Amino acid sequence: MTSQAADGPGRGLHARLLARLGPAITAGDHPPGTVLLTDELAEQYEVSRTVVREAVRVLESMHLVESRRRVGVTVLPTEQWNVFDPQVITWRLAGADRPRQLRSLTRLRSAVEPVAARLAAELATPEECAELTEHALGLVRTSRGEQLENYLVHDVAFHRVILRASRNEMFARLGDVVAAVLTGRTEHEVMFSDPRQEAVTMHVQVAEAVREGDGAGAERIMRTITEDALAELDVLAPGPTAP
Amino acid sequence: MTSQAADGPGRGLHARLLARLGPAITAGDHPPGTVLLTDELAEQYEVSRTVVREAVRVLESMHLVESRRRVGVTVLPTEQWNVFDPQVITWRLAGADRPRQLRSLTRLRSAVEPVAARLAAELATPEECAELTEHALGLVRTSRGEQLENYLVHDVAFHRVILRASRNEMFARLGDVVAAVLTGRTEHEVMFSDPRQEAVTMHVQVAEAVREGDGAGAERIMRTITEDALAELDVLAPGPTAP
DNA sequence: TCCGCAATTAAGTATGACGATTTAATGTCC
DNA sequence: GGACATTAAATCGTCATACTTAATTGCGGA
Repeated sequence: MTSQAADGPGRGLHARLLARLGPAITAGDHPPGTVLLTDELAEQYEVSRTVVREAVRVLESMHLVESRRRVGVTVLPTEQWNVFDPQVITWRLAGADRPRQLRSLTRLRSAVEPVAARLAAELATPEECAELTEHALGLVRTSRGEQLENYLVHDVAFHRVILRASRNEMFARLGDVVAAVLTGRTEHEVMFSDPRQEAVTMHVQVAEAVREGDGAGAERIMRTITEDALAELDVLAPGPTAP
Repeated sequence: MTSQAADGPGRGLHARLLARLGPAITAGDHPPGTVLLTDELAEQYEVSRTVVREAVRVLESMHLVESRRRVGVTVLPTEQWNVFDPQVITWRLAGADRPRQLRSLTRLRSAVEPVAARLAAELATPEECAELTEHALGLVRTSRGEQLENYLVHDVAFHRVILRASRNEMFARLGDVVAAVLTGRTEHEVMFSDPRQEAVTMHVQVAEAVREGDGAGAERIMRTITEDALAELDVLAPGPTAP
């Protein structure tokens, strides 16, 4: 339903080219300042100039490259990259500076999700409250044994509902990002084989708080959850300085 | 230096077409479900199909439209729009549901900026602290009389520095968004002709807190600032339900 | 040395043709 | 008469090519 990792090759030659060029650039192949030439790309990837140009247009809209006459397609410095673009996020999560990316995103979660939880407590519909409870119980059920797959499903769904119930379109749009982070954490990083019971408990508590309209409570608990996720990240991949 | 509203027509026919199509779609002209035809667009805007196709590719990457064979270019439902794309934000801020957009963004600010302020207090360089103080003083200087223009410059710069000093690339990237919100507020909405002295004072306090490494303090004061901005919105444009 | 003009280069635009794919209409068989 | 297969039409997708535009380079003259 909610497209996410379905951003694979996609249909169309240009999409497939994009799926090769984007990761190549974000991975640090073609470092910033590199100049790519349309004709060379066309030859290299065995597609027409038209296709290359369309892919470049998209990269340009992500501020990954800049196309200028008589110069070529220049890779832009990373500070200019539109790091909020889901595609860019996906590419970077799959690439080399994955830890850095994961940290940035988790920090973003720690800022947004508590506020979203508060709003959800004030605005969630009965249906959403039910969904929340359901997924919280799902977490409880799957927190023991080797059910990481199912645990992840409920975890992602839970946070999605929170973000959606906040009735803020920006927050809701972060559902895919959160899903990517949670999925990525389970996939690549060595996650605790047994999800921590404290985390499970807190999810249940958030569901309760939302159901009871306790905004402050929901926010407080969610803040703990996300701060824990941040701390967890430091344990698993201790980096030097990365907020 | 920091491109932002410079996203005007841009160079190239395709960019100019984008600057016309994007706003048209986000403004609700061509409502979701509408089918546009490449050839018609080409004729209507007096450009070649090549140009139309490149513009459509960009709109497609923003999830504003979907292009399918034998169907045409379909406008997607708003829930799928990539509302974090700076271009989309700009278009929507200029369009009809501007109040709604302003509210969403201000809420986002209220979530992110306090956390950014805390991080800034922990990580800001001496240079950044100096910049912060400078702009805070600039706010004090321009808060009286008819100097809204200059006040805005310092306001935008101040928040930009906070976001940048947080050393989080996602946060830093929101600098443009904040700039758009603050600028928009001053431009269109009837802003207080005299910026509130309390706000000015709080900015000075944030600068102090950051300088002294008081993360908790910086976060607390920034939270007040952004919550006030939210309340201000409700006063100026009282909407029914919009987080 | 500096200024300006011309040549060069690569992206930008336009057009025509063909292929691929999806939707719809048609027709056939049961 | 309805279900399914076949055919047809419409539109995007891709390609090749020719031409245009802009920017950089470099040459030559003042």
